[in-house]
Amino acid sequence: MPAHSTQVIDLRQVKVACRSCTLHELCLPLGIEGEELERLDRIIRRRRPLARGEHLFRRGEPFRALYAVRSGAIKTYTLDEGGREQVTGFHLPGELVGLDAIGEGRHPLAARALERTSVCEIPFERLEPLTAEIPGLRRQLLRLMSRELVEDEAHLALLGQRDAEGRLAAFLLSLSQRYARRGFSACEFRLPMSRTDLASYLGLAVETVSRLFTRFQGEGLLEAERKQVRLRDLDGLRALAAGGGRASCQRGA
Amino acid sequence: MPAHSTQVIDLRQVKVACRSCTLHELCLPLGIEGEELERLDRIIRRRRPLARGEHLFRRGEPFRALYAVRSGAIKTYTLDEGGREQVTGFHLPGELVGLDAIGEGRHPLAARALERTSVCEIPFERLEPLTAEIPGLRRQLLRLMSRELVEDEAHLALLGQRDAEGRLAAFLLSLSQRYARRGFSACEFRLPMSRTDLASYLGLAVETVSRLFTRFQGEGLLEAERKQVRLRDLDGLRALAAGGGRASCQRGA
DNA sequence: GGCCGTTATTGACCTTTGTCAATCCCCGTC
DNA sequence: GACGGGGATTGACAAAGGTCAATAACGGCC
Repeated sequence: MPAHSTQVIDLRQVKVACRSCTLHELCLPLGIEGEELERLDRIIRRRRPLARGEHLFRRGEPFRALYAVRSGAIKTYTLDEGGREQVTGFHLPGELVGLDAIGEGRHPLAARALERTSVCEIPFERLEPLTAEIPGLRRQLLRLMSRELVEDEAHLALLGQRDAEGRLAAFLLSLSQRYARRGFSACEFRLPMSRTDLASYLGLAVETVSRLFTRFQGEGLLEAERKQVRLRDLDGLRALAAGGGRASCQRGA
Repeated sequence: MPAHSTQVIDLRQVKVACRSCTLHELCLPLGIEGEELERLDRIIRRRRPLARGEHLFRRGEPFRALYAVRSGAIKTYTLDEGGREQVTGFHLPGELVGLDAIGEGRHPLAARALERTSVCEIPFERLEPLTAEIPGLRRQLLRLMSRELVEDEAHLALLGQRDAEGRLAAFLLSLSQRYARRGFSACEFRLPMSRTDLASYLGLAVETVSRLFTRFQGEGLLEAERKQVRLRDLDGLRALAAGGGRASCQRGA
């Protein structure tokens, strides 16, 4: 630990326990308390915050721990042979990162901070046995993994059948909900990711995303000033997110 | 073969235990044995096979059990307000279906059989407590969920950055691998899904998929006779799956 | 507080892929 | 063995959105 001030910050963070964490209700310790919470707390490490752009882990690295985002935001992405980047997810405070590495013991994706971000590190080797003894913890871990599956499925549906408008609208609405759950405004927030990352996530070209923001603004759906966004017409956005899209109506076998 | 022989098969299936199941190595009981395997076996029910097109569960239904595919194939899909269907996954023998319902206690997707399909039903209420006592089972359940996350991520990358050619090529290759793992030929197999389902899964129009098959055949990459497929040039397909696509090379923050 | 590289926006153009429509061909059924 | 219907294929056309290119606006950073 270098300088002075970082040390102070670190000490503070070390003291913060799940018990007093405002993300309690979103995160792993949901539904457990007392002595059990204490045991979980004991294995969790608070790390030095990540700077913007810093990697939490890279693709292929051995899996050691899960990470819970405390503040800031993380993106996960793959990098194929050609160096093309595909963003697969954004992780906000209270969300877990790294669950997809349990299966093979390696991280199939890289994760890096979109802005200054602090995370709790939960060594899996110590968490796993704990789940045997704490039913609430076990269930919560399964629940969180399952929810991530649901999120990925929603993302798939978005890429599979929405047109560009619908994708951006659906994304903004879901982000709005996620912020609202955390007690922030549902209508006004700051996008933590670049247009490039957003475009990759939505399966579009950067230029298309940019044009869409301009168009939405012109139609009075929102106001966007760089990364700061204010949603003005939620119903209008919902209409775009739901209707419009392409794809067929047939029902298969 | 109707009447007689199917009945014989059914009776056989009822008797089949995890112990003697050829999918042992892919499925839930991997890595557990003896008395523990017995306990798992006791809670698993073998159901009457599903007919082609029959639902295993529908969207929104309460979550009761996980299902392991024994033979046949299952597709999972959402149906949005407009009745548009988005296929999110195909499940082959040895794979689990329903993991995404653990989180909210309801199935976020519908699941239906693509062909005559038999499944093992694993009531979650009985499975969950068992994971407390059987570490191998607990780990395997986490591993399978994690692997499904990885699959979804691969699917996302496919929809996000491949062009139509690349999507179909990547899909065929991954299907080939999945069959190979099950001991079937990696080069010749029967697609269990309709072109419509495949198109939906790949985020393309049916016509595009159809044209791609024709084109691939013309280029000597494969031979396709309706649902029967023979891959003729794996490297050629790999080249298409890897290269070509669209999307940028930029690296975000 | 000015400079520079990065990120976002805008415009012009063109390719890929979706849409519509017609036909074909399995496959199961009667 | 003929019939019917859904799935698959093919063609013509249109349009959404990608690509290329130029410019503008930030946001760090000395």
